[in-house]
Amino acid sequence: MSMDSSRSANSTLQNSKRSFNSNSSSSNSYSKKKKSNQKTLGMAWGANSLSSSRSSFRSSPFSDFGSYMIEKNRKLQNQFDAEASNSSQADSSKKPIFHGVSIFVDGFTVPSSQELRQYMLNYGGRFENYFSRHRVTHIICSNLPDSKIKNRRSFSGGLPVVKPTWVLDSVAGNRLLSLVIRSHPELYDKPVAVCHSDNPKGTAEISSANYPARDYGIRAGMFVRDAKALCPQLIILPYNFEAYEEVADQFYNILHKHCKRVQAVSCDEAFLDVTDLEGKDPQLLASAIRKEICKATGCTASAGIAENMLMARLATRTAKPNGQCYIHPERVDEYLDQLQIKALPGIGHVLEEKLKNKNVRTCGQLRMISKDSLQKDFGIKTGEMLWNYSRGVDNRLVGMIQESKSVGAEVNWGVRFRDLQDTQHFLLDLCKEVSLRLQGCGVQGRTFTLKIKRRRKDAGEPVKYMGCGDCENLSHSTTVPLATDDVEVLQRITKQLFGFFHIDVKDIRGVGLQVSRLESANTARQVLERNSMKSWLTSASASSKERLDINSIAKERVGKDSEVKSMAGNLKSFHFTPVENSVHGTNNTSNGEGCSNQISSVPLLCHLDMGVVESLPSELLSELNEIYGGKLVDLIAKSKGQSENNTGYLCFLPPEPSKVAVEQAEISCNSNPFSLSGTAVEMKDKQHILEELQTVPDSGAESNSVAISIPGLENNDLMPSSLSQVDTSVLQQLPEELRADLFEVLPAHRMQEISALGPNTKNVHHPLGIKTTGNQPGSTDSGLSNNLWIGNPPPWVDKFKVSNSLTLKLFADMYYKAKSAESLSSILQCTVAESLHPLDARCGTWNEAVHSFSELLLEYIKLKIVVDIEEIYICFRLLRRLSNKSEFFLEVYNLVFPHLQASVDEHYGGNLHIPLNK
DNA sequence: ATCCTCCCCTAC
DNA sequence: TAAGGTAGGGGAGGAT
Repeated sequence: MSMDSSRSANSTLQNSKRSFNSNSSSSNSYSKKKKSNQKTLGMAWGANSLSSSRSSFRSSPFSDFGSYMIEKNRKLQNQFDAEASNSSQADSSKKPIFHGVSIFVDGFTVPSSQELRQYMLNYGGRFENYFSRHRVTHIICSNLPDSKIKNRRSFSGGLPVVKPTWVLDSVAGNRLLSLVIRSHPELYDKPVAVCHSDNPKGTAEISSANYPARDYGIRAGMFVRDAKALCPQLIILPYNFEAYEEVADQFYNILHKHCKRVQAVSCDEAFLDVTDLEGKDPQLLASAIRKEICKATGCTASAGIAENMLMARLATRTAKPNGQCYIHPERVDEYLDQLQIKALPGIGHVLEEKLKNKNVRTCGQLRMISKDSLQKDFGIKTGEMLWNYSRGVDNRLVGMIQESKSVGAEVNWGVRFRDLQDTQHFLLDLCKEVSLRLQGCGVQGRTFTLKIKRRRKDAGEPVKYMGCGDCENLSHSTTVPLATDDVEVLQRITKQLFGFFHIDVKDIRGVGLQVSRLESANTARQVLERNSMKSWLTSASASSKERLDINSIAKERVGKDSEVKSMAGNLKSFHFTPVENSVHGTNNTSNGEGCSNQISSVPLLCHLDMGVVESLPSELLSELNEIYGGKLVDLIAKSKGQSENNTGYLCFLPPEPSKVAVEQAEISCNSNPFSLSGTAVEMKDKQHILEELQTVPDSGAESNSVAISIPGLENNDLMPSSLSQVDTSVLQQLPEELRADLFEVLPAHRMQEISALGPNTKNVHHPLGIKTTGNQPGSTDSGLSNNLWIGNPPPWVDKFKVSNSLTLKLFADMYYKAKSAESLSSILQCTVAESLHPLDARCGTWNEAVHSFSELLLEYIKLKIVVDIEEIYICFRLLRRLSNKSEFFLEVYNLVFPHLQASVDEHYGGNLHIPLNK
């Protein structure tokens, strides 16, 4: 909707509860926390219920967080017990009314958690510093909307969630005053402050003060004692959270009654687009609304009216308290001319400072700078914003409710780690928390960002106790192909991300984990359900004597006698893979793509028929494994009782915690790309080769380059692939309607690719004529393509021996020389040691030889890509080194490398970085 | 050129 | 006792 009408008007309404709130940037923690909650409240009343349920988690505290300091907790408990016994001895008049009660205080409450703790101390209850389902009997929450309390309940396993007044009521009975200011009209013009305690000691902190009180210099965060020194007649009122919620509710009800386009800013602040309300004078409307708010809630409200959101908001500044202000379009310049730039939304202290350095303090001065200049100094968007705002131009529209783009949690206070284990424990808990928030918001994410605050080199202990002090902010992120909210996946990712910091854990002062590129978990589940994953898995398990015939599944699904094996290998494309939307850089969540790592949406592990599972093609198996959070391979290993035969799948296992420590130490001194990839299997040969690769003089360049890129390999324990990597040749074989369905969700660049395919160009991906099949070692139905590597010697050796190419001959010889003829890397390793014949230059058989060798490589890639990506990696490092010495290998390398990347991308959703060998 | 990652700035 | 956390958005610069 256009905002260009001259008659258009927006009004910003604010009720008088604002007047209880400090606008100062006080450091009072409660005040700040309260604002945060208010935002939650405000959002919660928005039109979009999804949005509200999400936002209710924004200030979700760490329910089970902090358990990383068990020792500290124990200490605190002991301290509490000691104090409690002293307290009861000192004052026998206090009855143990809280006997058997153990409270956990949810975040920053009022009364403060310490006050509540004191009540527990005095009246026979217990106080838990950290949430525990076993110990906690009551959760205390302050100032929460219903939605959040509901969520809290769902987190708490049914524990009662009560408000702090429950404690106060219990203690003080009806001695506790239940009044708020709105029910006391006589107090309107008196200085009033809200505070949980009017204790004569006056050590309680003021939460907020009304305007008359502020006139005395009273601010949020002040001690009551100091406030009373400024204003002896100050009236202290207790909180009444129910009333606040009620007011906010009424406030929004009234706004919605008068206007359809309401954009909530906070619980007491909103924008209204009244453009369409023709015939109504915005000023009269604002006046009517304010009156109605006052009548319904007893609170005053302020309104700013102007032709756009920027000016309406600025007008509200003038209107407060309890007034309204209309800025006529013709008076905008006048209004802005002397306005301090800091008053503009979007200008914080940094921008203010930068502009001050240019001698710009007012909007009038800002207007003197050209748009070009501003954009040059502050960037395109920010520059334009400054240019527009200084002129009162604002093109934003009212009522755009955005979906959450990220969910996360961070802790920047009280973070001190003794050792790596301590840190890992913390990260684990952080993942739990973030996972809960994701699930609570009904979303799953693909991009994970780990933020760490590191103490600056020469920074000592911060002035503030346990604060973060002077820190530098570091962050690493990774994007995985599959959106997830699974705690175990989060933990693996976080562990890997943490490894990239190479940080002394003692320097860590803050940690945060943020998840973005969100997709709706519901959508993901629906896709999974729709694809009958659940039904066919459970039905398979129901008849355990029947082995699931993957062919029949494929046939049933495809309904055509296409190459079944190939189909099975690509079955995931229909079951699990999300659409890759990064092509357009957008995150469309509404087109039904996505998949789920949610164990809840598939049969329980114990319901799976292991016989069936084991018979699945490797690719399908690895996907299933990921759906079950990596537990499937464990189960298979157990069922087989011989885990060493499953090295390929064991690569999907997370490293053991103790191993991580060692491995992280490793990665900090070399670039072993697999030290964090979750390999739990000893592979001495490869290790040996890798070590050689990293120590030989001619690869010195590697020492300071991390050899492998995320997200491909590091996340090889994540479910790979996406629709963007669908084998288009397979798509061509699908029935028309199924293909049409898939086309709808296929990224554009793949669409073009497919449409470019003729009906007879099945193998366009493999110009060397090798088909994509789901290979598995020991697979009984090894096609022709596998023959090159089967036998002793395998066929390729004899083929190369009789070749005209000296290089191929040499390579065939190396087969016998190699330590392990089974592995290509071993053979390549031997080849590296040989002096290659420079005369093996281009001759008649050159192309044929290159082709033969490339074919061998491609075959090997297919053979190993799923089960032994390390081997592939080593081979290509060796190849790359060979390519420095030999034109032949250079050509082979260049020819095969794109196929390697395509294959890695298909299976792991990323790229393999082969370091340059000098 | 465009995307991605890391980082900073801002609001509440 | 002390103690900020959550999220959106933009910009720089490297990667592709």
